[in-house]
Amino acid sequence: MTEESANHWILHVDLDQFIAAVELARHPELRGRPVVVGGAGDPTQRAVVATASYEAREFGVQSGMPLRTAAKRCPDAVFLPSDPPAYEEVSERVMATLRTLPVVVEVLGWDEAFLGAHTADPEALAGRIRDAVTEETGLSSSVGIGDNKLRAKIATGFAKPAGVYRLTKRNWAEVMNSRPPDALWGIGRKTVRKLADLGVTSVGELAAADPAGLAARFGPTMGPWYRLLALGVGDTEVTATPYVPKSRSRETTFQHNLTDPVEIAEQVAALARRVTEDVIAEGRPAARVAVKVRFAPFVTHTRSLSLPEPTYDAATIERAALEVLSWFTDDRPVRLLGVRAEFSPESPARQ
DNA sequence: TCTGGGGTCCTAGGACCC
DNA sequence: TCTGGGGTCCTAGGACCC
Repeated sequence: MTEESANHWILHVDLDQFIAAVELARHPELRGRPVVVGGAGDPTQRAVVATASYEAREFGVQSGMPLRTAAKRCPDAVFLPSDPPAYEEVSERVMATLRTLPVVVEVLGWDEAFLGAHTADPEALAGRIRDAVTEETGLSSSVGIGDNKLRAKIATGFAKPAGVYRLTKRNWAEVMNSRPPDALWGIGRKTVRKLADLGVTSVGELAAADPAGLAARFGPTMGPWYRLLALGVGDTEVTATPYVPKSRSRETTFQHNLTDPVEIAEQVAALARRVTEDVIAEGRPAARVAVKVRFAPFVTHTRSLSLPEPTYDAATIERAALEVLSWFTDDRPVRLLGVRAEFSPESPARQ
C-alpha cells in the first residue's frame, strides 16, 4: 500500500436529529421538551414523523411513525409542522461550511455527506469538522470514519450522538458479525425476513453464505452484492459532481379518501401541472409520465406512458397523466394520488 | 404502526426483431 | 408455418433510503 492510499479516508457526516434541531434553534423555549416534527403539525391528521427530538425518542417515537401513534406514546410532545425550505437553507449552510475544509464533499441528503480526505489523523479531522459545523450553524453532528463509504456510513450510527467512530477492515467483523443483516446499509426488513428463511440471521452468517444460493434467491446482482455488504466491501470514490435527478414527482395523501371520479381527475391534473413546473425548473424535458394511485386501505399501483417525444408542455403532460389515470378501472376509494415525470437518460444536465 | 413525500435501483415478463 | 435462441425496449412492481 502506498503512503498516499494508506492516508486516504472516507468520512460520513450526519447532523444529529437535524430537523428537530433546526426547529429547536428557532424555538429555544422548547429545549429539553419532547418535540415531534411532521406533516402540518397536527397529530390528528394523516401524516408521519419526520424527526423526533431525543426527548421524544425516549417515549418510543421514531421517524416514519404516524403522528397519531406518536401522540399516543408521548401525549406531552410538542408537534410542529414540517418546513422543508427552512431545512434546505440550513442544509446549504452546513454543506458550504464543509466545503471550506480540505476535503471533497459529496452531498447525500439534507443532513448528511461523504467527505474524501487525505490525512494521517482522521479523528482530528473529524473533530475539526464537528467544531466548524457547530460554529457556523449551532448544530451538533456525528462523524463516521471508514476505509470506504459503507463502513463510514455505518460508523456514524455508532458515533451518534455528537461523537466520532472509526470502522475499518480491522474491526469490521468484530463489530458487525453478530448484528442482524439490516445493520447493513441497503438491507431492510423484507430482505431480513427472506434471509432468515435461508437460515441467515446475522452479518457474519451472510458473509459466509454461498453466493450462488443468494443469487438464486435474490437475483444475479442483488444476491452476491448482499454478501459483499456483509464483508464490508464498499465504494471508495467521493465525488463533488452535482447530482442530476432522473425524475421529478408530486404526490398527495388526502385527509379523506376520494370517491368522485371528477375530483380524482382534477387532482391528477393539478399534480401534473405542479410536476410540469418542476420539469421546467429542471431545464430538461419529460420523456415519460407515471401516475400512482393508492387505494384504500393501502394498495398501491403505478402505471406509466412513454411520450412520443420529450416535452415541457403543460397541456401534453396533463393529458398524458389523465390518459394513464383512465387505465385504472378500479372504483375503490382513493387515498393517495401521484404524478411523476421521468427525464430521458440522454437529456443533459443544465449548465 | 391505519401507515408522508421524494427519490433510486433491480427484477421479471411480454413485445418485437433478427 | 406447432416453430429456436438471443437481444433490446417497455412496463409494473418490489425494496430500500432519507
